[in-house]
Amino acid sequence: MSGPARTTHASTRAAVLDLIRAAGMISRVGLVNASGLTGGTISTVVRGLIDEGLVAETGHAESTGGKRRVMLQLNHFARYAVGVHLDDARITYVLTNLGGAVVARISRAGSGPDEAVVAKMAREVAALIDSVGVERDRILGLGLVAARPSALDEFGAALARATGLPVVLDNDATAAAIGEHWSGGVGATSTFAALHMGTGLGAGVVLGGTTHRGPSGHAGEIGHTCLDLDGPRCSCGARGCLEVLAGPGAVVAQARADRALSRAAGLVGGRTRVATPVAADFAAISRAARRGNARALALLERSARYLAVAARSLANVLDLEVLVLTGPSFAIAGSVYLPVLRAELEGAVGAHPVSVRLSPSAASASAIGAAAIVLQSELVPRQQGLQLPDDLAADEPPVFVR
Amino acid sequence: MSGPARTTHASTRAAVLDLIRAAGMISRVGLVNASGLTGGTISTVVRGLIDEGLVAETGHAESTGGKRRVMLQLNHFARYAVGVHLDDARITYVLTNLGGAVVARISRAGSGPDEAVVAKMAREVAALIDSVGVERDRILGLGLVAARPSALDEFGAALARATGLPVVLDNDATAAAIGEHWSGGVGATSTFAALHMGTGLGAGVVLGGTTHRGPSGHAGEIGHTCLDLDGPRCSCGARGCLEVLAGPGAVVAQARADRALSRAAGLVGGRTRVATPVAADFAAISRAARRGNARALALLERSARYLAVAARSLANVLDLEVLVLTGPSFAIAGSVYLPVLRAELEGAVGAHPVSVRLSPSAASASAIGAAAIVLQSELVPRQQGLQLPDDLAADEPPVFVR
DNA sequence: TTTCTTTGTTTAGTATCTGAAGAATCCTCG
DNA sequence: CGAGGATTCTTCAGATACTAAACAAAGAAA
Repeated sequence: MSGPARTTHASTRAAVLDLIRAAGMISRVGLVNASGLTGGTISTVVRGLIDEGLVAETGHAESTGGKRRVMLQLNHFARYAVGVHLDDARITYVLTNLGGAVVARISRAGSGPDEAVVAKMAREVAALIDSVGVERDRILGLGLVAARPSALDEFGAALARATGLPVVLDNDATAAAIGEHWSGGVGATSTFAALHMGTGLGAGVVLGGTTHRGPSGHAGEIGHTCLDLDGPRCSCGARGCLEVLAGPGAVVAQARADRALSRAAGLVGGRTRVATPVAADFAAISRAARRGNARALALLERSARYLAVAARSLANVLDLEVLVLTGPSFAIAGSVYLPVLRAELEGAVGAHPVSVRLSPSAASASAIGAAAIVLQSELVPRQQGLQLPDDLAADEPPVFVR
Repeated sequence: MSGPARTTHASTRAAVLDLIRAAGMISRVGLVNASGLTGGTISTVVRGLIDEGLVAETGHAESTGGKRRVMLQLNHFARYAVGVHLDDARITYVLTNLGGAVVARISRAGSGPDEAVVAKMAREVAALIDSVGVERDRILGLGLVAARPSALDEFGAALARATGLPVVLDNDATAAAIGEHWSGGVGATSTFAALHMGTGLGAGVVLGGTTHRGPSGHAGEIGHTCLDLDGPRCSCGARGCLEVLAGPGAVVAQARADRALSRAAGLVGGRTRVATPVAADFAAISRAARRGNARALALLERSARYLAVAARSLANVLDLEVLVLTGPSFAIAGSVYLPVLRAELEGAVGAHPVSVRLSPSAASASAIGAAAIVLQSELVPRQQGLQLPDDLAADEPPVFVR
């Protein structure tokens, strides 16, 4: 008597592949234990993955008394993905391999979505790919992320036509979280958030290994967490939002208001407020703080304290295990923020300590994450089982008779 | 050529059953559309469910030009579940049917988990079941919920022995959320939170139809959301936590400090602070507010405003669609809290308005939810696909050779 | 060498899905 | 009213992807 089948072919393959990715290196026996499948199934599935070139055998483990285990690893250079991050005034392109490692990178000043920009971006992508000489059919797709991906629908379609690559869109903070999840050696069922600070503030949320985007795709909007009922008014209409108190925009505004600091840090915002990007001035403030400017440091530490409190509330509500700091602003000022957040979160947070880390690739985390989304969607399509749409009765005749 | 198998028998059965539950009433064709399965599969699965007595055919829909669809519904009285809520000084027992509707209810004053209590509780459960004359083999199990379920492990095991029913444990706020999800006609993939206020404050979180408990089971701890960096110190060590500012304990403490209000509301806490349960005094304050006592009303409204702000932050971060207010405290004071929360959340929260509702069965929501957890775990076992443990390498030989 | 342990593969069997054909039911229109 | 069409539901053969268990291979122990 055989038991019931557990899953479909596609999702079994995906699950095994994801186990290999998450483990980094694992044997067939390890896969049997981790997956609950039998040796026979693992044998067949792994052979398929090896035939496709996605997985390779790489040496042996030490014997435990019998035959040595053959270790398996992702074949990192079997497939590639392109990640593109549209920031306020900058476009970052990365080409990553299966492991999420960057093999090529371009960063250009550039404006937002625009018809003329599509052709230029397609050329940049082509240049990116040509620079390392990867064949086109090894590239799984292109991930395009921004703070507001909802406005990018037709732009993404145009880019897909221009590049000939399948395009997936997403939020930049969510992308950063998926990037950490994919390449950061995070376990398959981990629960964590990626705090992303660029020009704005956002969080990508991964719960039990599954990305939570929310029904309208706005999950992770940590910027409007309220920290002071009587605080300054925010653009959202409320008061005391994290963004107004501690976001990069707020830090820069506070610095610009401080004549001495503006001069010391070399801010230009005092004069041409609109033209100067927030990112540039935030970087200048961070450099000043690192040079020992006390007022710059105080400003950043104040921001860090607010952020730490909001992060603690978030960690409490979601029961997070890990918090990762990513994005260009943390890439620059992480050394100031990290200890403050650690003190708040790794300390006495009741029963569940949260480990706080700075992303090793914070500066281009979103672009890397964009590529990781492609890898995930192509290689580990979420086994959604059955679709359970909300509008069940939509195709039902409306009238009930007896 | 047939496509790949999609799921296992068990999970297909569960998914179909859950679709029928969520839809309330649906035809086989409706199930085909909603599930993505073929007509043949649905036919077989549904026949099995009917044979088990779980589902019944109930009349026909109007014709759309051909044969009329036979409508299917859960057979609500095919199975039952017991739900038990251990509160501070009160134990609530409910017996619900498959639809989550209460068919019997008992509430007793009673202390916490204790050896002697087990026998008494088993008798109460037996009385509950006997009062409606349900056969034992139709009862799927017993859900036992409390604010701190982690301390209930052996107690639950003892109760399982004493009652002969399988026992599942959970958090009371999570239970309340699942109860709303099960019986509240909420869609299968809904994203919402149940704010639960009893003696303490908690939230049950359901994201995309899946309950989020968190890796350590502490998800939903909204009580330590920080709303004021310089606020009063909380037992958790931080300052300005929601619980200290607006929890029922805080409201009661503030009322007890107000001599005039204490007298008007009939609080006894002023004298015997420890012996008087918070719940009783909170109820007294609510009654006073309803009678028109301005100071009581002001106290509750202050609490509501804090809670509303914390709820808005939560809704923002999780992208909630619905917020349900449950628990005994909301059952009493919901009329004060609901409009305040509505104003904060249904108003201008950017792009995603959150609908705020008061649970129709707020007073015993946790007990009902406890029963719903049994229904869910027995009838819709979460198709977890493959187990993906975090400690993959644990059983791997530690040394890598070549 | 022989024997044991552990790892990985092959094979036969089976559960569960799909596709397609067929049966049943109801409406419409001459 | 009865034929034809539309829709719903069932049946059944076939395909797939799993399990169990026997088998083969590789190394350790003795």
